[in-house]
Amino acid sequence: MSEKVISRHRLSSEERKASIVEAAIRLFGEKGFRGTTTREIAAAVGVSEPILYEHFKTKGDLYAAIIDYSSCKGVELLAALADRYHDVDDDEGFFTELGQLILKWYTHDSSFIRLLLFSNLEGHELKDLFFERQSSRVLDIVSGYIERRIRQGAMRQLDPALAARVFLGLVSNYAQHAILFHCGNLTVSNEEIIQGMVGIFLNGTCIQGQQ
Amino acid sequence: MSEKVISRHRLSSEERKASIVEAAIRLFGEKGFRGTTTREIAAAVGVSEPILYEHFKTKGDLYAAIIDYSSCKGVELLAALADRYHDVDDDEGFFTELGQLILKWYTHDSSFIRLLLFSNLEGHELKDLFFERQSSRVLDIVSGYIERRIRQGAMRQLDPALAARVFLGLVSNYAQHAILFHCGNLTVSNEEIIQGMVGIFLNGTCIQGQQ
DNA sequence: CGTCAAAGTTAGTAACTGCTAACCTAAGAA
DNA sequence: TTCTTAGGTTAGCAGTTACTAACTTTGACG
Repeated sequence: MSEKVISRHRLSSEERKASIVEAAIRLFGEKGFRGTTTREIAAAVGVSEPILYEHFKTKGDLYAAIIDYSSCKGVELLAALADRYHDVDDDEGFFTELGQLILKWYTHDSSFIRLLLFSNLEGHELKDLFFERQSSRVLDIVSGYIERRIRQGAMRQLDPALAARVFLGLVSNYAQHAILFHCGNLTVSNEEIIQGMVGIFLNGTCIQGQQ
Repeated sequence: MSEKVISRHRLSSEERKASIVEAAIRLFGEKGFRGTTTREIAAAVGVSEPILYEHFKTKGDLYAAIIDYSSCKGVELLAALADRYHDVDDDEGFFTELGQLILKWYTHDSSFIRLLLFSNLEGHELKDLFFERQSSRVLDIVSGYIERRIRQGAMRQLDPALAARVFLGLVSNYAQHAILFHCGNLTVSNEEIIQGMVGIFLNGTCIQGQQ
């Protein structure tokens, strides 16, 4: 009814719930599910532990809620990108932007991606929820672009799904090591890396004419 | 001195130590460092907990010993492969065998690789030990092969380290999803996948002459 | 003002975890 | 047989963890 005037110390249920999820994403991403205690989460939020259990029945429920909450922002950005290139024949532009998009996602949502990796490793029951709901859509969009380019005769006759996986895997693997694990032993900028990967993906490594 | 005749229930120190390491690799790989208890390890070995502490001062020491123990078998196999192709000009053969080698490693040592991933995510202090001691050697060997092929004019003028990373990342990413995470939503055999990836890596996705 | 629902706290509990002190027992050497 | 050594066990401590019962405080509203 009336607009909610909330004091500095008492948040509404929804606001508190959001603040818990936010803190939990960061902590679970940093230290994993088992490595993060409910005490830590409560402390990070700035409340006492029982507050968590007012919003989430168990620690596992909070974990599940986070994966459920997973914003489709990334997929939407990708869909927009594919839309922009719907009738543009610029493969280098498309794949460069795609690579940059993925790197940006890894940089911006690194906590959440770490959390996803954790849930895969820890065999959490929700591990497929995200990958089968988001990842497959990403694959479909990129496959769709490649399929069109093959139909237009601009790309070789190859399995579009495989090609999409190749490019996505390429960038993801780099992002995983460089951004998530901080193992970037290459002293080159991200832009140059992307450019190099797009170049290899589009042109191949062999001199034209050979095999 | 005399040949060791060990009863069924009393193993020698070395044998016991090895059996502990073996069980720990599996358990740490399944549930991570924090997710595995010393009780579980002891139970898996079939002894009581204090036995673990007779061989390893702390749980962390056991973890470190495992990474230290990390057989260089994989790198040696790769070195042998590179040696075999030292004066053979068969890129398709080399990269196909390389890809198969990596897949085999992921299949055979999946517990250990999961453990490595865990130690990266959990930020274990030993996370770099392996990647900077083994992974860099792998990269060097593959880079070396590519560099030679560029010098011979068989491959484009590109950064050998980048190209090596591209191929290794490609196969690793696939192996990670298909073997470690069981997310193989492609209904194709490993051989066909490798063949496809090698094909794209070597030939590129674009029609020759374009761009 | 008084009321009442909801946001918040304190102070735990039962179970678990890394680790250890104290003890036991099999088997080769004397 | 007896001594000795090393592989092995039982029982439990001190600290942590997920979770909860019982209580207090805040603030919108009649």
